[in-house]
Parts: sequence; structure tokens; C-alpha cells
Amino acid sequence: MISNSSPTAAESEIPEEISGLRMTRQRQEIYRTLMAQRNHPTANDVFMRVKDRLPNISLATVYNCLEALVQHGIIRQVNFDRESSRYCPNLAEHGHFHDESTGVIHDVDFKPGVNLADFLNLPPGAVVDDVVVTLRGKLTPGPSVR
Amino acid sequence: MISNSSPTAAESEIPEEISGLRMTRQRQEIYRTLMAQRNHPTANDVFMRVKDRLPNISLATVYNCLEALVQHGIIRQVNFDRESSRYCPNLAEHGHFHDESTGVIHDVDFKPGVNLADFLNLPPGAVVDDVVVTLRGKLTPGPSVR
DNA sequence: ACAATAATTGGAATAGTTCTTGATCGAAAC
DNA sequence: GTTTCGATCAAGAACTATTCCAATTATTGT
Repeated sequence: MISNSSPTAAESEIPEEISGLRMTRQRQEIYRTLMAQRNHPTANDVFMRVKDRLPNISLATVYNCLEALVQHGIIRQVNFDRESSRYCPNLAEHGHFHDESTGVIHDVDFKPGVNLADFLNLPPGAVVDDVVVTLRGKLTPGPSVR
Repeated sequence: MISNSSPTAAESEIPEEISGLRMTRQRQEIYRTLMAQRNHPTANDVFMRVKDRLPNISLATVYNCLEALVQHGIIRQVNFDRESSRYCPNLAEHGHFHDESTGVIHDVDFKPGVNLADFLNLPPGAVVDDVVVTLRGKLTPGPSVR
């Protein structure tokens, strides 16, 4: 559901400037591209998609813009093992499930109210700033209820 | 505790052959190296450490051996973002906490009896083969009780 | 509009890892 | 004991994703 769904009008709103980040044409188009097709594209995927609207953009700029957006908390960078980084405009804290049959990456939300310490034996004194949860497996068709 | 602790005698036992993997001198030494200092070394770290005993080993062989050991489930490969892969002889399912102040990586065990579905809204029909949990943060000294 | 600052480009550079090739090793057959 | 054959090893080349660099261009404040 979440992965690859179309953005709502509200989600597509691109602020003129966010906490000191200049919203240049390139950054806008890259952000728009991520929102339009939320299937966790790589930098190169974004590069190819955004060329439609910005034929002169360079891959370096795509990397620069993606990093700027990540730094300002507007998008998230997602890594699977040592594969190319992927980018995701879902800002809610969430994990990812990589379906090995189709290659599709699904967002996985945390159940509300759960705490890290509920299921992990953290080292004493650990203050956690960032949590990454990545799952790999298969999505069985299963009996679809309708 | 777990991270960087010395191995017990039992843990150091290196089987002659495991599920079709020939335990060559190089693979033995690399495995021994991982067990001796369990602080999640990179391939290059392993390369440098193992040169003491195998002065002629090549980095390519270290990569080959590490991959062979990973493929046969004898060690685990752990990745942090796009940094170099690190290798870990702790086979128990566990996550990692990366202490940003010291750079030390601590193993983090799952609490016994917890289930993925207890804290994640998995997509329906998902069969999870592999779970990666990575935490980033700081280890505050805290009031040490003694 | 103008100066100052920041972003973009295209190509070169880098780092980590994988690939290729020929040499070597080891187990089993002869 | 020698031969055979596949697996492993070493060295370096190649590859890929990403970053860096220097020159150009865009954006913002005055």
C-alpha cells in the first residue's frame, strides 16, 4: 500500500525553502520525482526519471540534491547491504521489507507504542539516535480475501 | 560484553570441513582472526591482521575466504550504510549498535520470545528470511554501579 | 542591477569490491 | 608414487557507486 502509492496533493507540496535549504529547480524536480513514484529509486533511477523535465541535469547534481534533501530531513536514504542507496520520501519512522521474488521494497511501519528496549537488550547507557530495520524475504500470494 | 570479548576454547574449534567447505589454511587463519578479536573488522582489517601468520596472502583471497565463510553460515557480514562491510563470528541472531563517540560496534541481542510481528506491521503474506537491525547513537558513561 | 554566495556541470578521481588469468594445491584414481 | 582434475590462490586489472574538483551559472540580498 504505502510503497509505490501516489502522493496526495498535500504530500506533494514542496516548500519554497526549508530550514535554510534553497529550493532550486533541480531539488524541486528531484523531490517531485520521488513523490510521484515512491518505489525507492536509486540515484541513477532518479537521474533517468528527472531527465524528462531537466534534460541537462548531471548525475552529480542528483547526488548533491539527494544528499541535501536527506541532510535537511526531507527524504530518507535507504541502504540494503552494499547495493546502491535508495531514496524514500516517507518520513515516518519505518523499516523496509525487500521482497526477493519481485525486487519490490515495501515500507514497514512500527506498531504504535513499541519501544526499542521492548525487544532488544541494549547496552546499558545507550542513547539511540537512529534505527534501521531491514527485512528480506518473500511475499507469498496467500488467500486474498475479497 | 559480547563485542570484543575473547572466545572460549569451544568457540575457537575450527571444524575440518563444514557442509562442503574445504577448510584451507587461509580460511582457517581468517576464521581464527575473526574469533580472536571480535570487534567487527573490515576485510582490510582482517587482511592486515592475518598477514602475521600468512605473509603471502592477498586481499582478494581475504575477500574470497570471507565470502566463502559467509555463504556457509560460519560468519556474518554486517553493513552500516555504505561503509565497508564488516565481519562477525557471532552466529546468534542479533543486531548492532554503532557507538558514534568511539566507533565501537556492539552486538545487541533480541529479547527472548519476541516476534517480528509484535512490533512491525508486516505486509500480509510476508515470509521473512533475514532481519537486520542497526542502531546508531552514543553510549553515555552513566552512573557505573560498583 | 550588482555583488556575494551557493548550486550545477562534466569529467576526473576514489574506495571498496569483484573479476580474470595463470599458477598451485590436494584428494583421489591409477 | 605419479597423474589427473577441480578447487583455491595471488596479483593485478576492471568495475561500480559515489565523491571531488574547477569552471560556469543561478539565486538572493542590497
